[in-house]
Amino acid sequence: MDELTERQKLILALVIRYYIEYALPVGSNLLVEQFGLDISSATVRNEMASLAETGYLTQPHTSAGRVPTEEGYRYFVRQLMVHTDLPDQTKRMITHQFYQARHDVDQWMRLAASVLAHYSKAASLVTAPHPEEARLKHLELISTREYQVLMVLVLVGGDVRQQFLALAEPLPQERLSAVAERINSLCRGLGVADILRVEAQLAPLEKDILRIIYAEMERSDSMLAGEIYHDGLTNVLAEPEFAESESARRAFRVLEERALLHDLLSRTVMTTDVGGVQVLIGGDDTWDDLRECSMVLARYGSPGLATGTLGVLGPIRMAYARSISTVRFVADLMSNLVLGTLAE
Amino acid sequence: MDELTERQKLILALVIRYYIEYALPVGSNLLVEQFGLDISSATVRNEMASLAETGYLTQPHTSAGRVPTEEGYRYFVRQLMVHTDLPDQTKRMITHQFYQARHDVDQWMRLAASVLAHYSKAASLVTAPHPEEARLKHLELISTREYQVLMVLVLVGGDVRQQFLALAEPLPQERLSAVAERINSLCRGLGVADILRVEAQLAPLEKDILRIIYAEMERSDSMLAGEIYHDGLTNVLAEPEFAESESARRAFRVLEERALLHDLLSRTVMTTDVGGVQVLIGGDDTWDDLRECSMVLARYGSPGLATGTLGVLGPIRMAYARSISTVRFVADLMSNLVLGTLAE
DNA sequence: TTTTAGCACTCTCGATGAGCGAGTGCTAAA
DNA sequence: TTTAGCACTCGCTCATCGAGAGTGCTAAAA
Repeated sequence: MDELTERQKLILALVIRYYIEYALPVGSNLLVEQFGLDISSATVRNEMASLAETGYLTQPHTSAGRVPTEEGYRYFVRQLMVHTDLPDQTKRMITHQFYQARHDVDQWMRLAASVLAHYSKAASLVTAPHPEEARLKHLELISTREYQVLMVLVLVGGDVRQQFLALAEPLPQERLSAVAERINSLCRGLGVADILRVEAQLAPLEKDILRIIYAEMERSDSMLAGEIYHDGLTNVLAEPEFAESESARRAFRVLEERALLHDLLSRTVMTTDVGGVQVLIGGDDTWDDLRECSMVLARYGSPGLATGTLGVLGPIRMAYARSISTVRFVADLMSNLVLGTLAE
Repeated sequence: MDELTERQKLILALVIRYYIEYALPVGSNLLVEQFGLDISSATVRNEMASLAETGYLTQPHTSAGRVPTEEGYRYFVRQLMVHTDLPDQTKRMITHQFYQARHDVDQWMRLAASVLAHYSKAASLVTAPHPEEARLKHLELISTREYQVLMVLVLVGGDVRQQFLALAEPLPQERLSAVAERINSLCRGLGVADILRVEAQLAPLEKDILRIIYAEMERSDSMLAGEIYHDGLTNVLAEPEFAESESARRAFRVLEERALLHDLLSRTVMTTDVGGVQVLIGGDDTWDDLRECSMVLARYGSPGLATGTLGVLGPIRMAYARSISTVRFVADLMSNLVLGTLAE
């Protein structure tokens, strides 16, 4: 598998480093001068030819420099990349911001999206933390109008779902509270698979409510999460590969197609452990819409309690080291937040 | 004010109609042939020269056709445009979709954004319905973990806010429920201005909670709304004026700058009656970031109960008639939904 | 007085082609 | 095995040029 010599690895790494920064094909002379190598450009040329043979480099046309292939990037990310970490100063700053927003889930999400976009200089996406299996924690029924009720469903893990119900006949708040209390006492902690078992013990009205709860929980279960927060779209537009709008459109379609995004986030990321960072380069032959993009994704949260997904999306020529360190740091931070043990 | 002859109005309208469709400067010959006018191109040229003098048309360069100026568009929208309406068939379809989503506010918003984007072929934005003054309807305190409580605040108008609270000492659910019940009975229906008056009657713990509620309500009051839903960004990228990413970036910056957007939506739209549609062309000299864009905005909802804002954003060369009819229709629909489901 | 035909003029756009230069692959020497 | 040298390739930039669309002006026609 690892048939590259040390020198080839060095050259591949330098080519990618340069290309990531400048988006220009890199030639042998340039490389030698730029990085002060003490081998000649002819040697570099030979090595490059060999790397091209292996499939890690390619040239846009005969007399241009070399450009990394997708395989080249994959090798780079797997083997060559220097794993950096955000500077402590930066970490402290981000942590502080999150600390100030610690009470409001909505604010976390927005902050996470903003931080990811800013430090990775790419587009970011974040889904709200979400229990893997919906389990009922608490039900509240609040009369709003004669024939209408606001149902607030609190799930284990902090997910809250609201819905308006229409009534066949007006019911007083006391009656509603009694119904809620009854369902609460019977169903607390039950998951979507078990909740219908208590149906037999309930009165007709209570049964109706239970069915609605069940439907809502199932919906909550089958979707990865509700809203997907994002930020930094303009970062992507700034990249030269998206200079003409057509390629930019293809990239953005991914972000607008909620279904696709959910599919993507669940399929890819659910296979990764919390804490691990997943890198998806050029769609990895599975996601056609992502052929011109790369993503760096991570799951955060606490398995069994609630997890979410966050990550960044940029061109294949993405600053992987920076993106990965940012994604990892923010994912860890969010995990701590979800656990409620955010340390200053 | 209205110093244009009928023929000039006709020509201006035709130029704009053609330009909106094809994004190409329109010349005198083209106009005569395209629309089968029974005047000669020379006459059209004279009229065009006159319209250029008045400031409604301009030419990109000496020997190109004419292009509408911002003033031209404004005149068109004010005086010339044929006010159309969506086809009944389309209306029924949209109404039906909303009807199916009638229970879930989150789904309305997404649907509204999607419908607006689809029919106006531009980018859309929608804010959630939001009461003008926050008033407490119901408070719920739910113990989630030993030292942590989920506070659910239901405001009049259907706004729901959640927040996690950290406790100094663990409290049982019964105790929390009692606190919530006490605050509910004292504060139900009170607005942000009055709610602190009951403070004297409360125990220390209850006072703390009340202060948090107050802060949350005030925050809710000062912001126009939380999340801004949007859709159809790729529609904007498809327009030729945004073919190079630089102008697209400028347009999208508006959508990413939440502060700017809130400012924009509140300042512009709050001056408009519910039911009225506001057209903002080229930033109207106030919004520099919008210089290359136009927006069609409307408020929806019921004043005094809850209102929100929705609209579309596109190039100045926007299909105003279609956008306006779509925005108006969706705004009306959403108003009915808010009234239907949220009225006291 | 208004409209129109005619015409010279202007200016963009697209195609063509030359020259430049960065970069390559190959060969032969170190 | 590495390197210097060299011929060659090919995209990029720039200038040129003709075509075509559109204009403004003038003078005749309505």
